[in-house]
Amino acid sequence: MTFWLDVAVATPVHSQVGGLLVYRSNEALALGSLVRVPLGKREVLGVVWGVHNKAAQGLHAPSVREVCGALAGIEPLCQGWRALVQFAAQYYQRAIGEVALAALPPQLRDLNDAQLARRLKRPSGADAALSSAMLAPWPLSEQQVAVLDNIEEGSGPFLIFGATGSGKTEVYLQAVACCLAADPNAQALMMVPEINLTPQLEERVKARFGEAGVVSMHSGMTAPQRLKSWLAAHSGTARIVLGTRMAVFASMPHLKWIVVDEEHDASYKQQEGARYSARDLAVYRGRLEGAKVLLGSATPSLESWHHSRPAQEGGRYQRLHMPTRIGAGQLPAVRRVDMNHQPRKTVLSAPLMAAIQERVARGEQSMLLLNRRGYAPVLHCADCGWKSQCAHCSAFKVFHKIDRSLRCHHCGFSQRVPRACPECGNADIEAMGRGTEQLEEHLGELLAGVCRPDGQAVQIARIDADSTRLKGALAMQLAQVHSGQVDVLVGTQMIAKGHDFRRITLVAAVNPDGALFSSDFRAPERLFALLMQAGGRAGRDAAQSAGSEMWVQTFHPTHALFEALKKHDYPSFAAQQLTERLEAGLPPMSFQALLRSDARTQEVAQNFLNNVKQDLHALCALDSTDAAALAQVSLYPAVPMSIQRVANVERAQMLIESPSRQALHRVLTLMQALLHAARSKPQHKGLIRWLVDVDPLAI
DNA sequence: AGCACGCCGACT
DNA sequence: GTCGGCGTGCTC
Repeated sequence: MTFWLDVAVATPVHSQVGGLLVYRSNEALALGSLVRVPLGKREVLGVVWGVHNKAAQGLHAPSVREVCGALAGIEPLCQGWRALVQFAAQYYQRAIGEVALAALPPQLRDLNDAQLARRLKRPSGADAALSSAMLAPWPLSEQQVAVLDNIEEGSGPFLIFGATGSGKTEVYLQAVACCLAADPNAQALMMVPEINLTPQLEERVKARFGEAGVVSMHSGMTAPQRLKSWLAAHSGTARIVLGTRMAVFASMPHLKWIVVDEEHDASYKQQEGARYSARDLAVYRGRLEGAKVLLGSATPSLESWHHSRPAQEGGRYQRLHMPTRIGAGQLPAVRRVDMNHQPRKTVLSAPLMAAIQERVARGEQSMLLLNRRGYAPVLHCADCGWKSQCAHCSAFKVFHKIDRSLRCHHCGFSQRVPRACPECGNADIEAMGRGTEQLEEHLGELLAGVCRPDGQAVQIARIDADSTRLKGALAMQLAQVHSGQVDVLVGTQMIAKGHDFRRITLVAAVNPDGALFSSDFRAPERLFALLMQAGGRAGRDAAQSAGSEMWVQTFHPTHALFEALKKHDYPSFAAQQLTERLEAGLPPMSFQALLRSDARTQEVAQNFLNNVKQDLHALCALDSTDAAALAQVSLYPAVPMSIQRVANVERAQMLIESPSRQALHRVLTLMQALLHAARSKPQHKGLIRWLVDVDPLAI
């Protein structure tokens, strides 16, 4: 008996064999089976996706080859997982095989039968007692009990809108514990934006549920670790999977609970390959598999906030409010420094410096945020006007004083700082603007002579992508902050995320104004979240929270964003932003996709997009349903990307927008075939690649 | 994406 | 005379 199977393999969208491939098999293979199949001269991993319909698709018999064999000892992937992958592929406009294979641990591809058998034989040591986890280590607050009651009774998805320190994590753990206790097979998935930044959660979960039943999934793990975790989740021995966005694709046959912590965080959106949002897929997966979904944040994304409006207004999520911080800890007082009243070119205002000095003298810590790394964002010659433009990108090379280098943050090109202006020879080239390196230096000068209570000189540290380049450097630097060696911490937004610094009583945004009038409509939302999150770092110890402060240096102190921040009033900020979005027809009231193309020249890149747009109009004219969909979709002209050239590649983009998700997706799907066809046309010679970003985070 | 084949420059 | 550069083409 011969079976004809559709198999998903990792063929990229651009290739001619983009879809499922047909193979023969002598034995019946269940859907979801992992198989090895021949592809060209190599043998690749595939997933049996369906029974091939010969009648419908016509048979090109000579080219059909035989399945090499199924991977022994691994259960087929369940229907729920396949449905999730299929949905993600369709939604984010990628091939099924690409999404499916990217969601499996890479070692599954590489190991041969014998190696795999050895890995499967290893005891996974599960079945730890999870019962004790039911007991909270301390009494729950009234607020927590109320929220848990709501979660117990409702079906979700839930959005916990809870202040930092309100005990959201304990609610997650309790909800998961109840679910696991009620069903001895049940599995739970907990996602965090960046596992490296939240070792606390991993520790806390393991302390609570035991090491054995908890596995992690994130890109920092080694290949063998990833395989081990995947097998434990797939076989059901792991009861809790803790991970970053990739974990949303974990194979979990008994999935009953999904938690997405810090759901507003941009890290949930994958930025290469299939550009999925793990948060959105989590909600979809929950509905698909009948698992409850819990999103949590102190500053929810406007999308989730909008979805959790009252049901009578069309909300689909249940919003649960946790306004009170546990242990009577207060949110920090917000201080705005009007930079219009400071001397020109002031970097750190006198009142802020005074407040920092006070903190140092009291033995408390301060944290300064500046969203720009390096010493100065550009080097400049006052004589001839030369600037440190990157030769390969439409961006400036950033001056890093620490190793006297000029580095392009886009293509990675690095060189020694020239002694004199390369254009005119003027020896006096100056740094314009400032980054974290310079801030650290400047702060050192301003605080020279200031002492801590123990009489020692003040200690300043900087944490950013440069200082943490080496493996383990971040953990080491964080440990120094925790141990109290550091008095003033300078850094980019990476220090605002998730770290629980108990002794920090002052947080300052040095120059946040850029986001107020940015061309990126999400910039204010991100700034508000960043400042709230950073503010939440201050005064997590109830004893110190009374005096803790969040400082903002701004030229626009009466801006609505800062007014809302001062009151820690996310709802009014969100309401104001949503009104603006509604008026401008922006998400979440409309849906967007970005069509991008890269080419040798900007002209080729733009022409490609514009020609496909023309093809689309021609195609839609042939069918009334397509025409109706297209009528609801705006396709803007192709424009250069904000950073037009990176590493000598010209980049263009086209924004596609619609008030109707269905219409947008119909158009995107039609476009897919046109893109493939246009790629090989001679007038598009020089095109390097194209890609579609559905629900882009930045335009 | 891999992995081939295929056609032109500096080396044992 | 070969080794090796990466340009184009194919994979059920």
